[in-house]
Amino acid sequence: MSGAALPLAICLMGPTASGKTDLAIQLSKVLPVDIISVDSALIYKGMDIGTAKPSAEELALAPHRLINIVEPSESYSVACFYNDALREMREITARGRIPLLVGGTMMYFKVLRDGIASMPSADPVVRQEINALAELHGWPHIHRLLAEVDPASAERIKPTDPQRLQRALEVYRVSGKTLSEHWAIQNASSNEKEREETGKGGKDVYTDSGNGLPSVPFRLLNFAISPSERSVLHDRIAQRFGLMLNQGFQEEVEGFYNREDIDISMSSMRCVGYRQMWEYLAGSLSYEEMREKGIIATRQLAKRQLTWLRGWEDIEWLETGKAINLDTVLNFYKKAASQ
RNA sequence: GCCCGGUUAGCUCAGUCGGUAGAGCAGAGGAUUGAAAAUCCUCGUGUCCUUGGUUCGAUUCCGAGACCGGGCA
Repeated sequence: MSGAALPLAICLMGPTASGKTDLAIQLSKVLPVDIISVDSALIYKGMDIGTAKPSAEELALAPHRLINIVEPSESYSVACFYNDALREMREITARGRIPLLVGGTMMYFKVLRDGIASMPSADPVVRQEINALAELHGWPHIHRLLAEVDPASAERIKPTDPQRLQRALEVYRVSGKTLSEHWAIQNASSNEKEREETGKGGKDVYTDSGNGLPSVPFRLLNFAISPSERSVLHDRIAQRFGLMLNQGFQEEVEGFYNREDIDISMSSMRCVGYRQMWEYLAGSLSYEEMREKGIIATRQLAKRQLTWLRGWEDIEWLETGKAINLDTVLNFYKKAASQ
């Protein structure tokens, strides 16, 4: 095991409205940490109120990296995040400080932990072709097409899951290799890497050269924060959504609604809250319906985040709002650092 | 006060030609490899308002009452 040689990084995960930012800022006062946001919504410029982005004052106190890095009209991906996050983590440790990864996008945390296969990135033209086919013959037909070239993936992906069907067929059409094959290459090479790494590998395995990206070269200390009572989280969510509305969330979305380069099909506008506000602006929801559906969508998001967290290995749970959280994290960090 | 309609799952409602009932939403659990705040899968026993009657059997039919709408006074 070469684990002890790896630098430490702290991961602070949790569902939306669980108090991650507050705790991160407290931590920044007692540990030499630099914060990296792990959040697929905070990346967007101008999406501030509806994403509960840390305020200007909070950011002045504790700068967050990887927020406001793309326009809502642009696309981003988990692979982009891997590269961005690894770059920032290295930069932080090079300066003798500790990366503190804070956020609720669990798939982003997952690729840091597990790495990701090397695959072609999204191809708008191919996606459009597949969409057209699906519109004509239905998604079950796409599922059949996939089954012909990649039976293993077709087995795994439901005929009712448009997004994954589209991606699986896209990967094959763009690269000529199936999703399953890409995964197999990743698995084969990750075994080699573990052996190489104990020595001093020549080239940088963290730059994708076709074999996939391995786990990030850090020891990740995992913390999850959440109220233990679901109803408490639900209350916090409802309260915070109301606050967003009072803070001018509608005006924020109106700005995007009126922009020529942004539409409702984009990932940014499919974010919780933004989608419902957009529908209200378009006249398909009443104000009250928008409010209710926005809160419901947020609750459902929190539930999915908790599903990830429940199965997470080596995780230390913290209770939202408890004063001891700071000490818990501190103690775990000190113990890990001394090993 | 009278007339009409309603009262069924947390909510909105369907239904049972009399054999104790089911959708949508909500909620819960799960999955998750370049859109992931996305996308998808699974899960439905509830005094069928109360009470009398008819009936082998009533949530269902009949009577009375309660409550909620609307109309007439």
